[in-house]
Amino acid sequence: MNNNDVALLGRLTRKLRRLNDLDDDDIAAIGNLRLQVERVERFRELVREGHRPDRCCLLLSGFAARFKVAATGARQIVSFHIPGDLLDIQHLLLARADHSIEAITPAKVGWIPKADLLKVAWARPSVGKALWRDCLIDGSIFREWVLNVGRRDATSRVAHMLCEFIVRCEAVEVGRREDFELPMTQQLIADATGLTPVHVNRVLKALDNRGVVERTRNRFSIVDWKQLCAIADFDAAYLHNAA
Amino acid sequence: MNNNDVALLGRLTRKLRRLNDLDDDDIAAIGNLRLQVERVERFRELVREGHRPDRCCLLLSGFAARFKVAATGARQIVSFHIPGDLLDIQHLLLARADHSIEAITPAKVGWIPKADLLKVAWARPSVGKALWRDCLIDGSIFREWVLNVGRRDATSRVAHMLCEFIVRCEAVEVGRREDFELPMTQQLIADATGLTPVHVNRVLKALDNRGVVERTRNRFSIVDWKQLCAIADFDAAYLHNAA
DNA sequence: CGGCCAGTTGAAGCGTGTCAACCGTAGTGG
DNA sequence: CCACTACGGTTGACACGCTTCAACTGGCCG
Repeated sequence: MNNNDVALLGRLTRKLRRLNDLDDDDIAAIGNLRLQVERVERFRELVREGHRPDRCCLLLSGFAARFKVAATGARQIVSFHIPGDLLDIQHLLLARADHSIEAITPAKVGWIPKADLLKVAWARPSVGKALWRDCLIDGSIFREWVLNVGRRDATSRVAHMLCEFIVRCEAVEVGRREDFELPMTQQLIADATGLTPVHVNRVLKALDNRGVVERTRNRFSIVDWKQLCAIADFDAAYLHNAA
Repeated sequence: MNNNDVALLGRLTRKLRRLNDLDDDDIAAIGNLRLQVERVERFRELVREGHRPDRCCLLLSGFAARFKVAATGARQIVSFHIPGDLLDIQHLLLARADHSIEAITPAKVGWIPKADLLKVAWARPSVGKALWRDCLIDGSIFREWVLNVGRRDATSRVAHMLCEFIVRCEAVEVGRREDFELPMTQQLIADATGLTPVHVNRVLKALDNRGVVERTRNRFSIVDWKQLCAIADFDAAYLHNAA
């Protein structure tokens, strides 16, 4: 381990400390994890459905999405990921990947051997708890997404996705709601909300016209956060203070 | 603990053994859990969103559903549960319930103090792994549901829900696909698939007419399992051999 | 300059929702 | 034992939100 690794693992440490109290030994154990850093271009597949990963992917910078594909070829994004996220903790205990993950922007990732992470999880219960808790919050977010695509109309769906994404980004200090750089295309928003890109476009335009958001080239800002939350039916409780 | 408790905890033991190898001490630790048995009528709420449960609910017989409610009042079921399921393991590490759970049939449940279960999880790593793994499979099922309600048409959605439910029931020997007693109404199927009861009715009728399923009063049988799976785009891999 | 990608817009179609009525069965009480 | 009720299921007519298809724009990059 060198000093550079420590800096890189800092993102992970900060995330886990938000999930559970950690003492110095816990933090040291995380700092001792081996990390193989890699820069990847946009749309690089990080995990492929059906494969059996033997390492976990820590997202150091950039954004990623997990998705599944229906028999018709339609794609459904089931979650977006932001810097500091461990993209596939589930593979610590599940052999086969049940979905794929790809970078949606150029990104820097760190690969951690699965066995190392498992060892730390059981040797340092506080770290284990933090990791387990992370999985549970993941689950809570999926439940909210089932509700989102199952029962909300297009406008609420898109608004909800934006609220969640921005709140989580602010928690790790990647962007601010008043002046945001949305890392995803309308196509990706469509994949996440179960809509078509055409309709996402119309929804965004309507939110813009209503003065809720403002879009200029490359920038995206929430003009009226309260109203966006109301439209979205967004209540951050399901994030369990992880954000 | 009396012999009766051992018999009741047998369902839990069998489930956890499917999730991870357990030795005799692990099984004894599970057998020593205190269990407060309760019979509940249909539609009894077992967990309420916003509450902070201090015990976990083991479903001994009957069926249950987890759900969330949108601001419009629309309800979305996010999972069904069958005998042997621990309904709210997530509350081991998340204080606040982010969704509600209710019995959808008369049921027998066993309440286990949260602290006891947590203690066993850390004292007996194999048990802890089994519980953690259970949470991860839960998550995998949610992901599949996001895809289901997000990207499949009404017929596939309903068919998929049926496939999953029946496969899981068969794994715990509750019913067989050739002659099944569906424990849920069309209203509940609608709540789970993001459809209206009226449309669920039309879909089921169409599946019946096509000779894929057969419905008589109280009974429900899959006539052509292969075709149902094809219509459903169902591949059990996401259940990770838990079923 | 040319090509590509993301975004934008309009017109038409369709899958599912909505509304409303009706049926059959089981349960309840007189 | 029958009237009454409640509930789950069934059906038809119509409405509408979103999809589909297709064309076009603007910016970026080779």
